Amino acid sequence: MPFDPDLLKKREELLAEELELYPYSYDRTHSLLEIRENEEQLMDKDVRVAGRLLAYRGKGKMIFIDLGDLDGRIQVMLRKNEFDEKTWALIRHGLDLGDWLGINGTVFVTRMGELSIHASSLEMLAKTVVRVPIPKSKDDQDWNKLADPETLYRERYLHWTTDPSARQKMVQRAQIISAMRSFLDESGFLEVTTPTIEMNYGGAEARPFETAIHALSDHPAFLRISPELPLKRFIVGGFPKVYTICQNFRNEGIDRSHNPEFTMLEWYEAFTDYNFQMERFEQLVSSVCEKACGSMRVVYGGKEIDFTPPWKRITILDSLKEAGIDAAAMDEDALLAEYKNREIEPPRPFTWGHAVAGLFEALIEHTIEQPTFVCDHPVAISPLTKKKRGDDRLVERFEPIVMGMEIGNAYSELTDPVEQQERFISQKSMGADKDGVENHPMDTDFLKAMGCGMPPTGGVGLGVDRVVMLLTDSHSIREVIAFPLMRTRDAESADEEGEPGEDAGEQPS
RNA sequence: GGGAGCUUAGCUCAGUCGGUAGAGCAACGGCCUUUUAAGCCGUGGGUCGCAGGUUCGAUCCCUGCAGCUCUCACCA
Repeated sequence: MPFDPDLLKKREELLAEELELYPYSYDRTHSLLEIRENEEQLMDKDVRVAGRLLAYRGKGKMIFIDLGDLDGRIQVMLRKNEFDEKTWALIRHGLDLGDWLGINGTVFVTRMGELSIHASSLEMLAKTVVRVPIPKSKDDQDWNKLADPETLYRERYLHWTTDPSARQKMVQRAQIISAMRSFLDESGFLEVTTPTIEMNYGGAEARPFETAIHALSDHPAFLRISPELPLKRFIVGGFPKVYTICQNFRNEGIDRSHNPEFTMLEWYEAFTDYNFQMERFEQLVSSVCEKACGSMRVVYGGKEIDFTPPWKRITILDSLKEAGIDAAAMDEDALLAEYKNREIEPPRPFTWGHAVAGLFEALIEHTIEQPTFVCDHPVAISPLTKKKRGDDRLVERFEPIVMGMEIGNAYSELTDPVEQQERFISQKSMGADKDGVENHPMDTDFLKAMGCGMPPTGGVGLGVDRVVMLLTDSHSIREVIAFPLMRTRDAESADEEGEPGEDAGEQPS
């Protein structure tokens, strides 16, 4: 049972006193921050506030408590001679850290100079029956603050309840997403919705989550790995500027920068290429940063990141050349030798393109800190992209990289339907990857759509969670995803599985 | 999936070179009408992650399992 026996008992006792512990509403006049921000106007005025009980300092016939809400915290003073016996008994014996309280009183400043509310009435808004581990805090210091990362991620409500900065991170995330929307809306984009459940998947190289549709005789279905193909159909259909913000689901590894479910912003803009979109991208991120953080420069892990445009641009081949590998002039055998010399596991399938991409990822990517557009990837790893003007082995593609982390991916989108078909076929002919998974199932309807005529288009994907990480100095994607995927706990799974004989007695007969 | 580490009261952590555990905060009782990590006096609370093994005896040693963290692999 998740409830604390002592608190359950206390709840029963208070209910027996005919106290309302879970009322329907509370008529609040100000948030706690509003009280603090309007101290002078509100001095000696009557206010009604609500908040969670964060501290209790009893001094006999006078008690000080601290109330906290989303972004504020304020002290409340309660005096015995100003309450009836029943309410004072509640105040003395019925309150626990974590309880939600409604306070009516006047604003004043104590002898110690603390802005406070002198309470004339107190109402319970929610009696807690779980021990909420509220830390003690003064200024920026905390004591006994909940620190176990597992609890913080699994029981996020406790994280938010006990740590204002964890709430702030969610607020910032919302501001960042809102700023992204505003930027695109103001640039004339149309926000559209694409399906999460698809009968066919595509638009990225990733393993999908498989499911089945009961209503269609358990026909196999997949969770979206990317909104790319539906968005391109919008372009074909005559919408020149569209975007979506959605969850993508990829059945891959889990680590500091990967959650199986993550938020992606993708936009497609007809009549533009990847050069145009590099500017759009740096404009979007820098303006979002300025809106959400107040500056285009932020500190991440003690280092400053400067998002001010223009960002550095570098091609994959140039970056390898700087590292002493002239990949443009090397064949597959020569590249394989580089892998062996450096004791790097070669990719499979091992083509010139895969080899070049692999060397870049192994040697260069993690060294890039300041915002950089890495451009012109090999054709082999980019089946939906137009070839680079002047070099048939490359495509017009860029990945913005910050602090070693890819925060996006963009193309001059391939628009020749026949070439698109050939790319799909050639990718299939390379066979399964080393996990035995065949990526990119053929989507003939998508080919037909492209066959109906797709104007030149620049397409961009942006990893929302990762941008939020960078802008909030978060070093795990779990810090910026409210409810990250967690493995089932042993005890929980045991409860569900149960021993067949054990709970037989509980079955109604 | 591989490797390393962690898991002791509601919270933060000690500790036992193997003899069934402690502190602070929180809780409970008492005193205190301008305190603020309030203070003072007193009380209760833990099958030391789970399951085995070694041992007269394990929370401490060994093995397995689970979760988490870091790291490598894979990927965005």
